[in-house]
Amino acid sequence: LIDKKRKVLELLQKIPKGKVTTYAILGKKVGLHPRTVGVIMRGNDRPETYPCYKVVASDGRLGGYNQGSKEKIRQLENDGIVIKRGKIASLREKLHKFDNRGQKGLNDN
DNA sequence: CTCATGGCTCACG
DNA sequence: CCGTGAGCCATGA
Repeated sequence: LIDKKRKVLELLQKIPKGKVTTYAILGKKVGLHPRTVGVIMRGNDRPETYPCYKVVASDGRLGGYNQGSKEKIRQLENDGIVIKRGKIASLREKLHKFDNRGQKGLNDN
C-alpha cells in the first residue's frame, strides 16, 4: 500500500504546470480505486511537497481540499487552470496523461 | 475484527 | 443536467 501511495504522490509531482489529473486516472495508474486515492490525498501530510490540488474529479469538479476548496481553486488558477463555476474549463485538455498514448484534442463547455 | 467515513465514480431515472 | 443508490478501498476508532 505504502508504495502505491508514494507512487501516487510521485505522479502528482510529474504533473506539469497548467495540467491536472483525476482520482480515477491516478487510481488506475497505481492500481487502486479513486476513493482510495482521495483518502490518500486527505492523509497527505505534505501538501506543499505533493501538489494534491492538481487532482480533480472526473467531472471536472474540484472535489475537495484538505486546506479548503477555495485554496485549491487559487492554486489551480495560479497554474493557469481556468475554473468555471467551480469546475475545470476544458478539463479534457488540461488532463495530464502519464503515458504517451493516443492524444486527441477535444473541447467541452 | 467490525463499523463508519471520505477530496470518488458509474449506472439509473 | 441533476438526484439517488450501490460499489470499492484505505484509515481510524
